[in-house]
Amino acid sequence: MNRKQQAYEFLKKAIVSGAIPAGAPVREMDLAAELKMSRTPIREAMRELEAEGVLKSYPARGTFVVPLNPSDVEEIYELRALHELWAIERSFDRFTEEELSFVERTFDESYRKSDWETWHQADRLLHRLIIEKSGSGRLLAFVNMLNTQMDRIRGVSAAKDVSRFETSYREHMEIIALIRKRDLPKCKDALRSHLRSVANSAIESSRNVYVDLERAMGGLSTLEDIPRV
Amino acid sequence: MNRKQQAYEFLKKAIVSGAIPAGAPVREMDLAAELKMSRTPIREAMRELEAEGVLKSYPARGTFVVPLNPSDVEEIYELRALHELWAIERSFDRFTEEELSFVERTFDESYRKSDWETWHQADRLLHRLIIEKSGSGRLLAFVNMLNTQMDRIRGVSAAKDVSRFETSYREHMEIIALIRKRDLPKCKDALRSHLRSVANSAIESSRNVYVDLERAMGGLSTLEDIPRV
DNA sequence: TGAAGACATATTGTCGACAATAAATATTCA
DNA sequence: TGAATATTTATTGTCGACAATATGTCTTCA
Repeated sequence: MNRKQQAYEFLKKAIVSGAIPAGAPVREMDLAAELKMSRTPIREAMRELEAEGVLKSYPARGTFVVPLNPSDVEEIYELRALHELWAIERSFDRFTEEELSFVERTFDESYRKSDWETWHQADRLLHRLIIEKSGSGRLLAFVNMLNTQMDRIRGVSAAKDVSRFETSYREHMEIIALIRKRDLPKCKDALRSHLRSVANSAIESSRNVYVDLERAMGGLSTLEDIPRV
Repeated sequence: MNRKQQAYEFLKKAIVSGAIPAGAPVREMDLAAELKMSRTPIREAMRELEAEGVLKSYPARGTFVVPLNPSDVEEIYELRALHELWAIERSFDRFTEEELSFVERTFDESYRKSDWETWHQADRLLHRLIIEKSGSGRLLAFVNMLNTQMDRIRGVSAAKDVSRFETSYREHMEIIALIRKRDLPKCKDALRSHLRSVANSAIESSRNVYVDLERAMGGLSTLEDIPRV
C-alpha cells in the first residue's frame, strides 16, 4: 500500500470514528509528522476526502472536517432511499439463493449473539448487494460517499438502541423473504419503510448529538474554527 | 486563479471537447511542459478529474481518459432522469416568475436565431434550476459529474440535429408552462418524456461514434493504450 | 484613542530533484 | 531455441525547500 493510501485510511478512520470531530481543522504538517511522511501524500489523501465531501479546504487557511447538522443527515438518508429503491428494481431478479441465505445466516448469527459488529456487517452486506447488483458503477460510487457520511453519524451517535435491534432484524428478514418470493411491490414497500425508520432514528440521534455539542461548549468551540465563507 | 485550477480548466476543456479523445493517455510531464508549471498542480487537477470519473489512473503506468461506451451513456442518462425527476418534486413550488420567464426568453432567443450556443445555455439553465432548487448540495455535486460526462458525449457526437431543435423547443416550453400551472403530475410526465427522448438521441449518436471509432481503426488504437486491469 | 498601514505568523501552494515501480527489452544459459 | 532472468525505460510516487497568501498583531501618528 502506498503512502497516500495509508494516509487516506488513517485519516478516514479518524474522522469516521469521531476521533477528529466535525468542524475540527486537519493540518497537513501535523499529519505528516504523525505518519512520518512528507506532506505530498497527505495532501492527496486530503483532496480525495474533500472530493468525497468529508473535508472542506480553504486556501491558506486550513482544511476542516465538514459538520453534519440534522438537516444534512436528513438529506443523506433521503438520497440513500432514492437510490436504494431505484437500485432494487434493477437488481431484484439477480439475487442468488446463496447470497440471500448467506446474508440471512449473518443476520441470524448477529441476532443470536446480540453482536453489533456482526449486525453491522450483515446490514452492510444486504444494502451493498442491492446497490451492486443494479449494475451501475456510478451509482455505487455515489452511494459509497453517502455511506461514509452515515458511518460518521453512527460513529458519534453510537445509536446502539436495543429495541431497534429486534425491529431491524425483523425488517431485514421480511425484505429477504420478499426477494425470495419475487414480490417486488411488497418488497419495495418493506424496504421503503425500513429505510424510513432507520433514517428517523439517525436523524433523532443526530439531533441529540447536535444539542449536546452546543450545550457542552456554550457558543460552539470546534465549530468556531470553521472560517465564515 | 491558482495553477491547479488553471490546469483543471485546461484539461477538462480538452477532454470535454474531445481534443484529448477517450482512451488516450494524459501524461503529467507533457501537460506540465505545455502549461509551463510543475507536475504538482497538474497532478492535483488530474486527481480531481479522476474523482469525477473522467480519468482513471494506474500506478506507474499512466492516466487515461475513461471511454464511454453506449451502455455507459445509457447509465448516465438513466441516473440523470432519476435525479431530475426526484428534484423537481422538491423544487416545484420554488420557481419564481422571473426565473421562468428568463429561461423562456433565452429559449425563444435561441429558437429565433437558431443558435446552438444560446440553446445550450437555456437548456443548462432550466435543468440546473430544477436541481439547484431541490436544495440538495450533494445531489447537485453528483449531477454535475453526470453533466460533465454528458458534455463529453455532446462534444464528440455534435448531435446538432435540426429536427431535435424544434422538438426540444416545444418540450421545454411545455415543461415551463406546466410549472407555471403548478401541475406537478403532468409536468413530471412531460419532463420524463423529454428526458427519454434526449437520452435516446444521445445513446443513438454515441452508438454511431462508437462504431465509427472501431471501423476507423480496425482493431482500435486509442483504446488499446488502456491497460487491461 | 483608534484607524491605517507595516510586519509577523500560520497555513496551504508550487517547485525541481530523486525514489519506486511496472512494463518492455535485452541477455543468459540449458 | 526459448524460458528464465537481468537491464533499461517510461511513468508515477515522494521528498524537502521555498513561495504565496490570508489572517492576526503590532506600530505609528493624527
